[in-house]
This record gives sequence, structure tokens and C-alpha cells, in this order.
Amino acid sequence: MKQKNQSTVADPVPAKSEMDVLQILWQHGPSTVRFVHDILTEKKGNIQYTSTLKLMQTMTEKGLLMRDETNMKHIYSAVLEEKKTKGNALSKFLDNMYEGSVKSLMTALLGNEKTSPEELKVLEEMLHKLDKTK
Amino acid sequence: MKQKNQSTVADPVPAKSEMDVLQILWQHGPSTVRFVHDILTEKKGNIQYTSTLKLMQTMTEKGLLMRDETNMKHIYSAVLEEKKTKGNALSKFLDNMYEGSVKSLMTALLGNEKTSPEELKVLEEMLHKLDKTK
DNA sequence: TCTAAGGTACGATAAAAAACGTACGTTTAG
DNA sequence: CTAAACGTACGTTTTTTATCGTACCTTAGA
Repeated sequence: MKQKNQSTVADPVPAKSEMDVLQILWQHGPSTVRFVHDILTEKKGNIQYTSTLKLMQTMTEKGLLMRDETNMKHIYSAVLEEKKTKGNALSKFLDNMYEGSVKSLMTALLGNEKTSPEELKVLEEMLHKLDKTK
Repeated sequence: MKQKNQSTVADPVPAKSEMDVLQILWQHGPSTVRFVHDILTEKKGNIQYTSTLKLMQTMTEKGLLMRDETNMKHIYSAVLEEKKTKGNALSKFLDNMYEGSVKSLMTALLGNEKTSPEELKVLEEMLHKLDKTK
């Protein structure tokens, strides 16, 4: 009886652009397309307003967003919880890239330029401890 | 003079399926399509052999894989280095999901079911230290 | 009142990713 | 020798993402 995986295996992770939108909504709360679009535009290159609009409409159809249509300027908000969603993405990433091993992730972090010296130092200590624990 | 980002910013990350193939090649070394396909099949649902074949051929065209055609059973191998490739993916993931903050990643790990009790313990300690360091 | 600015709806397109199926060459067990 | 098993080549199709453009409302202000 081969079954999928009984643990919390994570609803499909939103696509990249979708995450960008969610990110903004989580950070600023319910917003108009215009608002999201402006932030998006300044973060990434110029995008057409209608592209952002369409994206958000699609996301709404998918159930990723919900919107208040009482006013002309619809107010969109994220349906998914930030923590949970990111957690799912993280799990998937871990599985895909590091066979689910947090320790492997750590090791990778150790060689990553995104990691600051301080973080690096503590990471090393951490790995030592993990080795002993094992 | 807005410029991209002079630091190692990461060649485009391979797509999901491509990563799966790379994963197998890194782990088992140069292999035939058949071999990769079998592993792939057992990990994910049933896939048509030719799909895997096509994927690997395409990847070869893209320069992700190279192959030895001296024998009928072509032997494929990964061109990219595992560590580097994963490092790039990690950087991107960090940026997209945790604004590049390793600490945030840690915190997320803390609440992730993929994290074992031992790892959890050390993670907590680590975060304490990071707080002090700041 | 009429118009320009700013909204939404929605069909369309483009490109990337994921999967197939058919045609055809090679090898090997009988 | 020959058929079944196993391989590769490659054109195609299906989805999913990412982006647009055009048509058409709504509202505030000259």
C-alpha cells in the first residue's frame, strides 16, 4: 500500500511570481493591485500594470488570494498563512536539495556567501554539536 | 548606475525536474538514461521512459549534462558542480523567502517538522548566540 | 457635463517545463 | 536467423508561468 506520505507534506508551493505577491501582502496587509504593483515594479523591472492585475486575479481563482469587491478598488489579501506557506516551501526545498537533511543545509550555509561572519561562527559550533549528538 | 549585483549571484537555477536528474547523477556518477529513469520512476510516479530521455537530451543541449556516445548506451554526467549549483539555489531561496536572512531561515527551521529533536536543540542554542552577537 | 485618470475584465500570446508517442536502429536469447 | 527487449531521435502536445493589450466601467475635477 504505497501511500504518498502521511506527514504534513505540503500543498503545492506557489510559483515564484506568486510568492512575490504573497510576500508583499503578508508584509503590508490587504492591499490594492496598484499598491502591490508599485512595489513589485520597483523591486523588479518594469512590469505592465495589467500583468500584475492578471496575476492576482489568477491567484484569486486558485484560492491563493481573496478579495473584497465592495469598493471599486478591490482589496486583495493572502489566504495562506505566511509561516505555514514558507514552511512548506522550506520542506520541499530541503527534500529536493538536501534529502531532507537539516544538517546538510547547515553545511551548505557554511559555504554560502549570503552567510555573515557572525552567523558563520555560530553555525560551525552548531555543526560540532550536531556531530557529537549523532 | 544600477548594476545587477557583483557578488556571485547565481547562474539560473535548474528547473525542478532537471534538479532531480542532476541529483541522481551527482549521487551515482555517470549513468545511462535507463538507470536515471528507474530511480526517478520509483521516487515519483510512473513516467514514460522517453520523457526522461527527452529531458536528459534537452539538458545536454543546454549544457547541463554531457554524454559519452562511444557506446550505444550513452553515458550521461553532470557538467555543473553539485556544491556550486546547490549553493546558487540556496542563495536564491534565501533571498526569495527569507530576504536573504540566514537567521530567519534558522527560525523557520525551528518550526519545521523536518527538523529532528537533536537538530532542534542545537538550533535553539544557535539562535541565542546569534542574538547576543548582534 | 465631459473628460482624463485610474480601475477591472478578459482574451491572447509567448516561453518554459513536463510528458508523450512513433519511428527506427541494435542486441541477444532461442 | 529472427523476434522481443532495449536504445536513441525527434516531432508533438499539454500545462503552467509570465506578460500584454484592448475594451469598457467609475469617479473626481475643470
